[in-house]
Amino acid sequence: MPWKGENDPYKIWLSEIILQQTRVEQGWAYYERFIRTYPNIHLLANAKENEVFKLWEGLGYYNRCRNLLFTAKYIVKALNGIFPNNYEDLLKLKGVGPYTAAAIASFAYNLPHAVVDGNVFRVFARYYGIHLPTDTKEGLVIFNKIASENLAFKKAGIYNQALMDFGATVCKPMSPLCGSCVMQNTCAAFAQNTVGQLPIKLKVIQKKKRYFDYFLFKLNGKLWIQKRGQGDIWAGLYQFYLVENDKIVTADNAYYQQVLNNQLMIDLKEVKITKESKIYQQQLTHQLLTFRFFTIELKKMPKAFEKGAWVSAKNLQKFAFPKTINSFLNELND
DNA sequence: AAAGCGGGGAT
DNA sequence: ATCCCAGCTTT
Repeated sequence: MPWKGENDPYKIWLSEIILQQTRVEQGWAYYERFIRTYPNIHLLANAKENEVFKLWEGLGYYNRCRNLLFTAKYIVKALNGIFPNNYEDLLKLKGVGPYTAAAIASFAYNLPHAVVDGNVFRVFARYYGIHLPTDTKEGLVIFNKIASENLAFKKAGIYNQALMDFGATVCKPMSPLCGSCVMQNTCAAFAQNTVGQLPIKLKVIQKKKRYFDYFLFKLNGKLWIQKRGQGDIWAGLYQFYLVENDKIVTADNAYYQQVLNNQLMIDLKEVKITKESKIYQQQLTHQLLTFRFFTIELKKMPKAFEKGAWVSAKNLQKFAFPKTINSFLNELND
């Protein structure tokens, strides 16, 4: 892996935050851009939030980005720029949980803390034939215990990395390479032919369907955008005026009347509705989103748009948007 | 303890 | 389609 031998806690922290629930192949280019843009924690701490989000754009789980910036500021201001150097203090950082604290502690300081991530659950579940679910408290306690017992105390950093490498390249979720695995002789799951069933997860996520109609309000060549708040998907990203419905609504005059006139006090005679886009869909882990985009050309400033910002088409690219909004914008420009 | 949070790649 | 990814925070 590219970061082997790295012991700068800032770089390790940054890479671990980026790689939470994210494949190395997907996250690595982001890591390199972050390091190039913010080579040290002071530069990151002093960065503008919108710039950091723009750099994170497309990577998902945007609260990681928010916490990243918060923690950088915290370390610079409250800790004089000195990175915490032990597990307990690392764990106190926003966005740093048990896995990331163990990773930083062992990679940067070679402290004896075992990482427990998706790879580790899988390797140990199979090797020891553990059928306890990994996503229950009981299972978590057992897997943490096993991980600690197996840890090479004096070589924690390299051991942790080797274990995860093994999980990522040999003991893979699908089509593991049991045939060439050096652990085959002593692997419980291999002996019992249960490799394909392990590890066991209980949670079944059911997808919620949501319908987003975005209205692009245009005035004097500028578009109205708004920052999404906390408590929903895409917190901290920008969007256009959003109307969410629980089903597809026919885009007729009555709908425009309701949205533009009833909600926003805009006279329908004062606007030109130029486009209703095709339907876009986006699959999240827990939601299925359906989008439509409408472009509304205004003649005067509606009162409802005092909050938010009017930006030129050119300046749109300075703001971070959800993937589908960017897809729509890119197709507009084609 | 359970739910919520993105986007991409492999199967 | 389904699974899962070098998980964490909030409720």
